[in-house]
Amino acid sequence: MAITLLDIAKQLKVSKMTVSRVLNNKSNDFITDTTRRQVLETARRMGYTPNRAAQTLVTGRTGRIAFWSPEMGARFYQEVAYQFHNLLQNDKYEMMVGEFGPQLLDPSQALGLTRLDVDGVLMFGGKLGHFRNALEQNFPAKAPIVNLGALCEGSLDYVHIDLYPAAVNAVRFLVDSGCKRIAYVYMPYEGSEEDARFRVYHQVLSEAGMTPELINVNDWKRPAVRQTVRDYVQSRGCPDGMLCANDEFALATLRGLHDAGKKVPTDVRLVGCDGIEDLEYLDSPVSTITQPMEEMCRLAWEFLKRRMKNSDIPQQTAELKANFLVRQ
Amino acid sequence: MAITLLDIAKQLKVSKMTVSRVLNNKSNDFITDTTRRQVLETARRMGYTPNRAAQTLVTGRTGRIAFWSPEMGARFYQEVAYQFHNLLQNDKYEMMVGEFGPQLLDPSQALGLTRLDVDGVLMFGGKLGHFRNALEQNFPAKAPIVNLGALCEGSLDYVHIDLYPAAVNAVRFLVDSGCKRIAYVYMPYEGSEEDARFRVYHQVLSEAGMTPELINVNDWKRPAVRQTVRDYVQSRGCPDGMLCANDEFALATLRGLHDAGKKVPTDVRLVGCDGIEDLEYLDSPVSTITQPMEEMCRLAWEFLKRRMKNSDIPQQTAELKANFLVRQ
DNA sequence: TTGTATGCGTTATCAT
DNA sequence: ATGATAACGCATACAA
Repeated sequence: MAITLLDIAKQLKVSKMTVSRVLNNKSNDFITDTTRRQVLETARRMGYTPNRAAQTLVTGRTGRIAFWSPEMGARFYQEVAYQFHNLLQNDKYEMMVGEFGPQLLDPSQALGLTRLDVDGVLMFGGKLGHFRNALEQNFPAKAPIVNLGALCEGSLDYVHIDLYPAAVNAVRFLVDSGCKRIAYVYMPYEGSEEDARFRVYHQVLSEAGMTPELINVNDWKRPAVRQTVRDYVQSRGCPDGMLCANDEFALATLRGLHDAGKKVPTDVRLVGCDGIEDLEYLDSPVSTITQPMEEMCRLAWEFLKRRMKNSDIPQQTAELKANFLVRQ
Repeated sequence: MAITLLDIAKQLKVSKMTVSRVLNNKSNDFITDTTRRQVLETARRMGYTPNRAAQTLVTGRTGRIAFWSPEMGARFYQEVAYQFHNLLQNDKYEMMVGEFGPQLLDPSQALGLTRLDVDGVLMFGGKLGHFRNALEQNFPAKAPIVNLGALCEGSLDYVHIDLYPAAVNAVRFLVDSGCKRIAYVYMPYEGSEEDARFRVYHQVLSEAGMTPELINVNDWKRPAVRQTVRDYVQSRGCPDGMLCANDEFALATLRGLHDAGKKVPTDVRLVGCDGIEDLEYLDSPVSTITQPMEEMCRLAWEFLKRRMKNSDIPQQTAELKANFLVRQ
């Protein structure tokens, strides 16, 4: 078994409290220099490490933060996770990653699911309303949640990304470029008609007197999206402008178009959303709506730390604007 | 405070053991159907979720697995993490992610670091020797480790990827394509001269009577690598063949070459290593050494599960071969 | 079929 | 400056 405080205490013929005090190094505790040195030395020699579960049980804190997103396979979420990973590491927190998928929302599992053991939750990209029940069942009552991304709303702390003006610029860009058939590639979800991209797409097309053309994908995975786009183009002809709900879809769409013998940007103008690094590493220029990821993450983590320190403060919110980035 | 077993027990005027038994649903426990229903109903109504720390303290199990890699910002490690995420989720484990960087290896921090609280460790891409001490200080003594990737060795369970034959094919491919200046883009690390890629590169070049040309990068980040390559090409002229230690570098190298006005594959033939998805989504064909990622992860997880179940079984090892994939 | 007692390893509280 | 004791919430072992 692992070494405990008591093992060290016995070895030194002191009480385990003395050992605990030395190791925790609280400012109000007075300890002789010699005992301190002895304890430290013995702890190191015996290879002591604290039992985190026991600490958690008594302090109520875990030192862990959960990052949850809808789809950990998508590059954008991975980039966000990486941002948080670095922020958390600096503050000596550990990160758990997870997805909120169907398994979380399945009510038959709710009681079987054991509660996640974290001090706080960074929740990306989910409309909180849909997940509130699931969250309440899966996190300790006291663990605060900060929501972030383009779909935030509600009474909890959040960092919201406003896609609206950037999306207007994006669709207008396609219209102004002379595109006659502008399609929207997206994955429908509950409430997706209220999504800024979806609404702006319809609105701007309507203003321009054009007919919307929706390409539905039902899977985040690139091969699936690629094939959907290829099939679509082959069966219905090729749009000359395409807005994609995210950069993951944009990358896959690019290949689907390529498969169908279409070139970007000569045959089709392509616009994505998110601003993932991979889009910068292409030969075909793909414009995109970039999200201020670093600031979003930084703010969300600040909010969460503040909330964990004091649950009584008023709701913290921030509103950041996305930006339409033209690549020619 | 959160609801505990005792709260439910009081409510129902039974002992908390009865409640515990119902909720744990052990096969050997006999409970009246009515009490079972009452407990379940009350637990749900009161919103009970078990306290994981308390469970861990008494059972010794956390339900968490750590995945550690050298660089969570690199796409390949993220893809591996995602594989494990899915595997673990299927088995109801949670995943913690981390990097083994300098902060872990700093001995002055060793005692200050609290031990990670996991049932097992999936360790990717590290030569275990360099990290053994750090690992012993950071994981519970009993938490088994499975090492995986191209650098495994030692007495612990591992899934090793043999890059050797594929690397030979890769460098020969460059030679046979008529390249006269073949460079190797890599990041030096302790022991990197023993790396299969490094050795094969030198060996095949030597057989072909060519002079090695090393391009050192000291940062995983794409912008840094991109600039290193651009500067190199501009100051020393352009190689006509390039082997990159990984696909992350290959992508960045592609842009660096592009910045310097060079085209792939007409001016330079480029070969990467790992097989990340992003390389498939380029217009310039970049050949690469692909690693059997899915099987590697599947095996590693099998090994770890078996080891967690029984620590006495003999060392488990597997050897998988990488494959050189030509893209024209 | 249900209840009681004990202990997991730590920190908090109160004593000395 | 140090020690004794209780408590955190749960599961295990044993009783009834």
